Order: sequence, then C-alpha cells, then structure tokens
Amino acid sequence: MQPRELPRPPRTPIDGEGAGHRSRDALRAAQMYYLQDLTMDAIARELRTSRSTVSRLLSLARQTGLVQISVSNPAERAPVLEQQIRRRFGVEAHVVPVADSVSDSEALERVAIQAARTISPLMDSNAIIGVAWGSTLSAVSHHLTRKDIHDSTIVQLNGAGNTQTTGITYASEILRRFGQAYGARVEQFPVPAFFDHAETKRAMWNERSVRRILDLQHRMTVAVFGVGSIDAGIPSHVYSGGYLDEEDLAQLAEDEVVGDVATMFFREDGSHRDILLNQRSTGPDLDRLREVRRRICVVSGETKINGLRGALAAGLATDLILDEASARRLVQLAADDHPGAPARLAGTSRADR
Amino acid sequence: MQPRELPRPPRTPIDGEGAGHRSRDALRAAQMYYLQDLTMDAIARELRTSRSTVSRLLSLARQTGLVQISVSNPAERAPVLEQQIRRRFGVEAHVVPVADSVSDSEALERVAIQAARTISPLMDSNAIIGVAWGSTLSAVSHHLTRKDIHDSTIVQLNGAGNTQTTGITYASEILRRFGQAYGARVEQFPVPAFFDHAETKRAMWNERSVRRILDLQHRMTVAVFGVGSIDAGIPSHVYSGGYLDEEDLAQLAEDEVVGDVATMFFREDGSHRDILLNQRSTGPDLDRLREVRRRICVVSGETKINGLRGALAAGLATDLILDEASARRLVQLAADDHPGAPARLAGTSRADR
DNA sequence: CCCCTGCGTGCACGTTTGTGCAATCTGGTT
DNA sequence: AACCAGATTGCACAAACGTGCACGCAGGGG
Repeated sequence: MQPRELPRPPRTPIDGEGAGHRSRDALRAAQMYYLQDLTMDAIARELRTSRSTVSRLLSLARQTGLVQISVSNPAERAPVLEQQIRRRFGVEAHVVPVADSVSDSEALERVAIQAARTISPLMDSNAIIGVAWGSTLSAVSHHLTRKDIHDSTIVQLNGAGNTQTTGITYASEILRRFGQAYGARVEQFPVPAFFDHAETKRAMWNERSVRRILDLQHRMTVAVFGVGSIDAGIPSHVYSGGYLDEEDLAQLAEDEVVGDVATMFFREDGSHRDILLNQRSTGPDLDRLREVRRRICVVSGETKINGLRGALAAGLATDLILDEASARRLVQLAADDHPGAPARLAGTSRADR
Repeated sequence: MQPRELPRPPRTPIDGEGAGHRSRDALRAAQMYYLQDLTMDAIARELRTSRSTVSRLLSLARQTGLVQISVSNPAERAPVLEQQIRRRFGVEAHVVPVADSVSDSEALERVAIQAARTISPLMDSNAIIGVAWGSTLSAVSHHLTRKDIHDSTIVQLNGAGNTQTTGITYASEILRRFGQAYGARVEQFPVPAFFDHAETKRAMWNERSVRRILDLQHRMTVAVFGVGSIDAGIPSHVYSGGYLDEEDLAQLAEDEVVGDVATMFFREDGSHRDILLNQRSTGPDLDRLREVRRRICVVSGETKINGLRGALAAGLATDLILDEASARRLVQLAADDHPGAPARLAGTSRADR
C-alpha cells in the first residue's frame, strides 16, 4: 500500500526509446503495405508472423503517426464552398462532406474525426496549444492521431468547474488526450467556468498559480475551440449543464448575446463590450484571443449557425472546420445580407448531384 | 486518312479543367474514406452510387495524387541501416524492405514502386528533371503517381539509340510517363547512346538542336538515374543490348571501369578521367552532374553493388533508394574497408528477427 | 439514319482485411 | 516456486474490398 497508485506502472513505452521490435516492424509493414502495395498476407510471410498481426501493426502505424494520409493540398481548385467562405469571412475553411440525411450525432462524430486529422499537420514543435472543452472538443479529442513533436504544451483555455462538479474529469480527459497525441505537457486550469462574483475572479487572477496559466495562454501559438450558440437545438454544455442559472440566461438575452467561445460571450455583430457575464467568466479575453497566430474553430450542426456567425464577425478564427450543411447555410445567409454579390447557393446544391 | 493518328484523340481530360463531376466526387469520397473512416458502402449511399464506383473513385483519387500517403518522416529514429549509409557515404538513404527470399525481378518491382512514391514529394514546380533510361527507370516510371506541379520539364539525360534501334520507343516511354505524372513538358534527346567517333559528338554538340537539350541539362534541378555495373549478373541494357561491341568492352576493362550512370563510366574509386568511351558517350559530364541540387539514384539487386560503390565514391547521388540486401552489403563492405569503426552488421541481421 | 467505339455503371464473385476470443507468453509479486 | 495481470498471438468468422464482365449510353463517322 505504498503511495504509488499511478494509473500506469513505470512500464511506459509511450514513445521515446530507440523503438522496440514492435514499432520497427510496424514501420517495415507500413512501408510494404502503403509504399509497395503488398497484401497483408505477403507481408506476414516476410515478417514471419500471422496476417492478423500485420493488420494490427498497420493500425498501430497509423495510430502513432508513422503513416500519414493527407487529402488534396491544391487549394487553388478547392471546392466552391470553401472558396466562398474564405472570401466572405477571411478564414481558411475545411468543409466536411456529410450528407444532409445523417443524424446530428453522427455528423458531429464525422466532423470530429476529420477535424482531428486536419489539425494534426498544423501542430508544430515548441507550440503552446490552447484547448477549450465541450462536446465538440471532446469528440475531436477522441480521434487525434499521434504526431511526434517536441516541447509543446497544452493549456486549458477556460475553467470547467460548476456548481455540481469540479469539471475536472471531463475537461481533463480532453486535455489529456491532446497531450498524449502530441507528447505535450498538459496544464489544467483548475477554476470554475464562472465565478459567482467578479471580484473573486479579479482576486484569483492575481494569484501566482493562476497567473502561470494566464501567462501560458498569453503565449499561445494555437487555439482550438468550438462555439456555443444560445438558440442551439442541442444546447451547449454551457447553457444546460448547471453552469448558468435563470438569472444569468436572462442577462445574456438582455445583452443580446448569440453565442460563446470558451465561455466568453459575444453578440451577433461580434462585439463583446459590456457583456456582464464575461466579467465572471474564466475564458480568455477575446481581444487577446484574436492575437493568437492560429485559431481553429470546429463546428458541427446547423443549429450553431448563429453562434458561429457571431464568432466569425468577431474574427475569432483563422481556420474553420465545419460540416457541409452549415457551410452552405453560412454562405447563403451571407449572400442574403449582402445581396448582389455572387449568387446564392440554393440552386447549386441540387445541381451538384 | 488524315495525318492525324495520335494515340489519343483531342479528348484530353488530363488535368486542368475546373474538375468535372468525377474528380469532385473523387475528392469527396477520399475525404470520407481517408479522413472520416467511412466504409465504401456508406460513401456509396451518400453519393447515391454503387460501392464499386466508390472503389474506383478512390483509386482515381490515389492515382491522381488527390490522396497522399507518406510513411515516417522522423529521420531521427530512422532505421539503423539508413543512418549508417548516411554517415558513411553522405547520401540520404531510403532502404526498401524486401525479404532476401524474393526473386530479383520482384525485388526490382518493389523497389520501383517505393521509389516512385519516394521521389514524388521531391518534385517541385518549375523543376527541370533529368531522367535516364534503363530497366530500373522503366520500372519506376510505371508506378509514378500524379502530382500536380507546374511548368516543369523532363529532359532525357543521355541518348538511347544503338545499332539496332533508335531506342526511341523504349526511352521515350519512360520520359512520357514522367511527363504525364508531373504534367511536364518532355524533351527527348534524339541521339545514339554512343557515337562511333568522338568527333561526331563534338560536332553534334555544336548543333543548336542539341545545345538546347544540353542547356536544359545544365539547368537541371533534379536528376533521376539507376546505375550499371559491369559484372552484374543481369547486365544492364548498356552492356548487353547492342550498345557496345567486343572492343568497347575490352577497353572498359582496360580502363578499370566498374559501372556507369547514364552511360557515363567510372572506376571503383569514383574517378572518370581518361576513360575513353566517355568521349563518345552522350551522357552528362559527371562533374557537371554532381552540381545538380538533387540527384536520386535507384538501385535494386546486390549484383549492382560494385557499380553502386563507384557511383557513391564519385559522389554522384544525394539520395539513394535501394533494397535492403544491397544496403546491408554496402555497409558491410564499407566496414571491411575501414575496420575499427562501427561493428559490421553480419550478426545484427540475424538478431533482428 | 444506323453503326461503331469508348467510357462509365452495377453485379457477382473471389480476395483481402478487421476483430472477438481463447490460448500463450512475459515480467514482476507474493 | 507458484501465481497473476496485462500484453501479444493465431484462429476463425464476418465485413469490406477489388475487378472481370456485360450492359447501356453518348458522340462521331459512314
């Protein structure tokens, strides 16, 4: 009964080490499979093992980032939607093809998978990566594939505690996954999502333990977040998970809030001045956030469209990963706002098939 | 019976065009398959087509370079063999894993496939790419996958005519494939591999039509070639295809030639001065070749080891793609030459398994 | 006008691949 | 020495995949 009860015993083949049998075989197998087009059967014979082992070696190779599969760099001839979004909103769009018929939860899952793979190439060594939490980020975190970069840090963007839980397990799961995928240190932000009193926040913000996190956030090179939308059909955790009470919600309505990023709220036009709740929120100051080099926003579901438009109006993102239906809607709404410019898409989407 | 009898009618969807149904669907399918992990069946339903069509769309996507699969960049922990070769010979080695038991012709095929995929990322826009000919290059050319880069030129490194044929169809097939893969202009070099008389070469080298090619070669940014080895079990085309007569071969022996690159010969120590045949050969001057930024050498088969060692001694390559057996042999021979340094590999190769 | 040729499609079949399960192995603890 | 937990293997079965073939459609030539 020593004080040692780590989830993992010292046996930690996480990554480093000169590569054991296993990962060396995985490399060989990957080369033979992906570069020489042998069948797994043939590889098994050469490696003197069973075919099923080869299958597993290959999935290991994919998992650990030994094999990287990328689709379509040539941005010139990118799909129309992505170009339109880029022109309209000045963000790099990655539209995830998802038929309109699939369920919301499946769409989220698929956007998440593709998002995980899309952000991977954007991660670099020595990065400080801010990560928010929420159902979207949670889904993304489950699908990250490993990439070995060095000396990076994952920092939590906003507190996760609420009146019912400290939020630790949920948010920290997300962070942990990011940390594991990129071999990075993880810095949690152990504060509630919202303080009850703005003064408490000010006080805490002067604590050194908190300043350390704020300082990291200040030096962020990448931020990854979803958006919340007030009127979302499936409301974000923030609006239903015990974070806000009746009064808070009324205040949000009063302030004409349409959504949030990392529990910082904004209006339809992107402004966030004088939104009371922000004074008690532990999220990053939005003006500050805007200065981060790479700001990646992941969105799935048309119901988040209003929050998304606000976030775009506020210029919070440099990269936007979203499902096709939302992308279409986004462009269409933009066209309605500024009629005259490129024709709306309604017709096009049918002609596509 | 018009003079028009091109192999392909004007119907040329080669690449350009805004992308038709087909390649757009291919992109969607590729995203769904490789980025979202859907099954082909599921994709077929979303695309309202049959599963088999999806299978074909995906292979199109791979073929046309829409999907790029790369294996293992992290050079730090590259396999031991590659590191040893890099240290010993100062070239970037790509060792192709091939069990010792496979036949020579299969090994060639596999090296060729992997070579084709390995050189693809090295090709850039505005490149001038010199390409030799021979059985190795022929095999490589069959497996190139498309990559769209612009304004590049493929230029033939050495003439291919001999006493029996003009060599056009054979060499030009290789060039054509390269040109097609990279959307590049192709410049053939319509001269024999060897002139009968050195003076003819000098004369021709002053012709403007020839100078144009020489000029291109001079501005090469990448060169791709195999090696010939005098004592190769399966002799290179050059030594058996009617390019050289008895007398020539005797002369080569006299000059202590061990092999050639693009029909330019060299000795074991890498020197090429005073090798008579080079005066009649149409290959690129080796001193000149050495100045090309990226020089990629593809070798399959232990029998070419002597030619390869000469080529390495001459510093002709910056990148070397070769099968595992040859790689091992290469390192072992080097260790024998300079005993004392890192232990030889004989023992290791067994412990590997 | 019809025919012919080339391309794209879906079907059906054989092949290739993923995975739950039970047996086995390995390294460390009692 | 015996034991145990976790990892790793091969097997067998089901799922997923590639491809030859026959059909149908479109465009150009006779």
